[in-house]
Amino acid sequence: MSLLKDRGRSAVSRSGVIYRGLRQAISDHALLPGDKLPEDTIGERFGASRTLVREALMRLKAEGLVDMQPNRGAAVARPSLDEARHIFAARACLEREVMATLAVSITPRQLAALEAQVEKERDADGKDGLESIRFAGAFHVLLAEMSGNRVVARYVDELVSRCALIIALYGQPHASDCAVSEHRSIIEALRERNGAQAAKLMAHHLGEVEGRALLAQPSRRPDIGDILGRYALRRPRPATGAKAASESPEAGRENRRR
Amino acid sequence: MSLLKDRGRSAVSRSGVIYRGLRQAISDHALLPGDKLPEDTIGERFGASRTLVREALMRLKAEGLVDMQPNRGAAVARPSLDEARHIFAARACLEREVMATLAVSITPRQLAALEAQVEKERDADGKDGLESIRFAGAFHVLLAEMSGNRVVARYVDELVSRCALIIALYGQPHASDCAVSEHRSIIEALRERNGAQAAKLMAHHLGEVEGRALLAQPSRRPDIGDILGRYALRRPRPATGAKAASESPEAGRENRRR
DNA sequence: ACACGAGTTTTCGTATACAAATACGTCTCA
DNA sequence: TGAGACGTATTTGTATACGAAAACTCGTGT
Repeated sequence: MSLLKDRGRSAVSRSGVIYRGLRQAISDHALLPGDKLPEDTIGERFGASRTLVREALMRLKAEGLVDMQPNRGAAVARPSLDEARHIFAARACLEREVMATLAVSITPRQLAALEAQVEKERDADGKDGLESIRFAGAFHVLLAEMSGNRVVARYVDELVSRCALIIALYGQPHASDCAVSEHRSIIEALRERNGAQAAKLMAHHLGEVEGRALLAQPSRRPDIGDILGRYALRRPRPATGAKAASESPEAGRENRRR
Repeated sequence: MSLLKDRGRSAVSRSGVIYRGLRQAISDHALLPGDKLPEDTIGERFGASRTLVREALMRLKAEGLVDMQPNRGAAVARPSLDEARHIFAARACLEREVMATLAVSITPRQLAALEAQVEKERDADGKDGLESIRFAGAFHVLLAEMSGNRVVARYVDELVSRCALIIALYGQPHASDCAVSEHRSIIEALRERNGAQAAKLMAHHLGEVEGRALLAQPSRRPDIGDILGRYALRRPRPATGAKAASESPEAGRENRRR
């Protein structure tokens, strides 16, 4: 109990580190929907007590990234198909607003930043799936932040993260969820200050993303094995390897909240 | 009604009780923006330990209803004017979406429920200021829930609560924030399944609310004293001897923050 | 073989303990 | 009188303790 673990007293709250770590892991599909998140394990991994882990988990729960059930702990959320549609609808609604605002207020500097972002997307496209996913959302979050409306930006950020869950659950293995070309044309519309066009393009773009994420999916059952494989690889939890058979039925019923 | 609030466990999670209690107090303007929320005091009052109080506070923080600063605890949030505008913009955006959805999907039963709600508003109007405020937001939350989009409903609920803060901070003492007649015409537009009209009415309605809450306000700076007066009245803090002089320095500090 | 139970282990819910940070009040010294 | 120094009381941050609810284990009876 005399262990002095604290080095520099960083301004960043310790639970914030855990929060960001988990959030990133979820966004990166390193943690997959349904993955259990035991407080002890996480605390161990991050060198913190359950108190802080709980803080982080509750924050993630508030954002809809994890589910917590009374006495059985936290798990990465598994949004139902309905929920997924609701999320896309909300995104469309908010991002339309962002377009309308930005078409009026956007500056050359911001346009340049957007282009730089798309450039990063292009570089990662097809090469690094992980980076690709990461950048995909970043473009939308960047747009929302540029709109200057913090409230909207927070919601967009939240929804974009949740889309990562949806894609992990229902999307093709390597579906790039955002097309670079679509992002480019959105930037063009903004440059011309054509808000209506930008809004239309964004709506179309999100429709495409939703289509790739949801419509393509119902047929894809076999993938579950793949998913569990990756899961087992990532989590050095030895014994449960053979459970794929018992897991698949419930995975098929994506509406089931386990 | 239970659609949103279900975060609190059916087994009445104890922190949920605290959460709802505080939330209600804030919505009712029983707690005013800037009011300090010490963990011990709250825990005592609710018969729970700080652990649970913290849970509740963090939830409220996630919703933007309280601010927490590193080592100096929680306080009811004081949204800036900019933030207030952002909140109204987000509301307008989301509630427009709600109108569009509802114009298509609304049922006679739902229309009846809305009318019942407005009836309650009318009864309370002018009579009981507290109930009036409470019902004002409820109408909007009810609409959002009826839209079936849980995600949007959660956001609207959050934003409506935050509007209570804004009205407390910037609004006239007894400004009824929602006009019953405006709610009525919205219902009519929905009954006729005229989505465009409903959206337009809602936008106008929110514009009115925002106007009453904000535009009326910029000139009204001296009001801060008024606000603090109400604050002092409401909090039976005996020790300070109700010294106006002793309150004013802290008033200056609070004021600075915005 | 299978279903079922008792005991054990894990994980959660909540209170409490204690250190660090802050706020408060007092005393001293110009 | 006023400004700082210093000690004390409050309040927060985090870990830990402990009972209780699940999950798991394994042995038993049919």
